[in-house]
Amino acid sequence: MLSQIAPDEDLVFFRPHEYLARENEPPAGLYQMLEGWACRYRLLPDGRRQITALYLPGDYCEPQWALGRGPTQPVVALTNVRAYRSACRVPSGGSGDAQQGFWKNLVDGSERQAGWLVTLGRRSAPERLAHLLLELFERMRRAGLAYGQQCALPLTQMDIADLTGLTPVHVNRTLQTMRNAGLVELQSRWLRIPDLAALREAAAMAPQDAVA
Amino acid sequence: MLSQIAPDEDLVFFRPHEYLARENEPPAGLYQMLEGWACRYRLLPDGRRQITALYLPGDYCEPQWALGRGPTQPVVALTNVRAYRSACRVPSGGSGDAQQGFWKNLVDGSERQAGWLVTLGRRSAPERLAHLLLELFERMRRAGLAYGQQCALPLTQMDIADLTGLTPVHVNRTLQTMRNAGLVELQSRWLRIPDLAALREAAAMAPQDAVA
DNA sequence: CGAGAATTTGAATCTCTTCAATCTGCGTGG
DNA sequence: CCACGCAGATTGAAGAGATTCAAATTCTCG
Repeated sequence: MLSQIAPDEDLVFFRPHEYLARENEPPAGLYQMLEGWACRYRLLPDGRRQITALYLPGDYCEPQWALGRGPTQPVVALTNVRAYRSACRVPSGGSGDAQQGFWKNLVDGSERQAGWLVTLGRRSAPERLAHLLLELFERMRRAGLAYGQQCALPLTQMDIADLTGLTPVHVNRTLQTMRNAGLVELQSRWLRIPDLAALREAAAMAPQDAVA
Repeated sequence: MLSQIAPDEDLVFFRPHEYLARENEPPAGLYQMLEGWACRYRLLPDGRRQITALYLPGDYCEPQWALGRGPTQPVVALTNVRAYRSACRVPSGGSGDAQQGFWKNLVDGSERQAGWLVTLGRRSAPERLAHLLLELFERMRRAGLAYGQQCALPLTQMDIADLTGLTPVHVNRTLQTMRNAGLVELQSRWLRIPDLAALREAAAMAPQDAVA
């Protein structure tokens, strides 16, 4: 039997519901998402779930693991995921681009999280959904995965509920209202935003809100 | 007239409502809070406010400014504040303790923020208040500013509302219920927690929830 | 085609908000 | 020393937004 040496970096795959990391276990590595979506979440004792981060293609998962602490919340794949795994430390050497991207990703994540505090604390259900869809579209666009005003959106309404702090039922009803108002088209994992400006208006964006 | 050279580091003071930093302006420096409380917040177009971070004695404000980007949300003093100002870069040299503390502070802030997403997204009003008070007590305790089960808590009910995503009126009523249940004593800027375990129970803590 | 997952619908209920008024503590000036 | 003013805290009543529970419908995929 050949003894395996775990390589310092490689390509890895996950299926939906597979864990990229579990809480309080040392992560297998730092992942850079190449394809697919994943999320980090926390469960309350009675089963309520809140998703606290979403990982889209291009994102690092999780930069802060490189800063000396392991995951405190589980990370699970939402779709099929293809990722590039590297050792759990700040990227060094190279052109410096990797390093740059690493820090940028870290700070971006923190800013995005701060933006979510505003959404969860102060926005109504329609505003939350508008804001979420805008953020996802913008992130997909930056990743080069948007086509015109459309992009993939492989979340169930239950996932959306756990992101926005609402119930699945209320997400469903609110989405219908927004559809009827012509604000969004969302069906079979595909999002189309007919009028960006209108949706931004509906999201109660602060002027300084960069969306993502 | 003597031309002044801004020193690389010094001691600074702020009065309540004074800004430590404004959005999109380069920060005057990196602050280490020595005394008093400050907060970061965002305003929605119609005036709704959400506080997104609280700075207590010992905290860095804001580590990520050293990572190359300025503040995207204003930071304002809630009380009289005494702080140590240093240049906006990652602490270098020295014993390495400063550096260690810097990274720890950065990661702590991010984890705490993730914890708040859960609170704002999934906890009820009493749970939010219980969780907030526990976090504040614990942070004050670690800063050496708790006395037995008590500590200072210089927030108005309106501040608490903007932290927890509730209305001041509802904060008031919920706090009364909790007082009557013997869960907390909170008056004239002073907090006492008669029974830590009971309050933790009321906060719907996840087992892995470190509180702060 | 069948089965499980995801979405949709309805009705009742509850939590939290809104608006308005009152009360309290406290520093200031007369 | 007390009246005034103001911010913060408290109370009440009515209403809106979101949840809950249960059932029905539609989708997706093997």
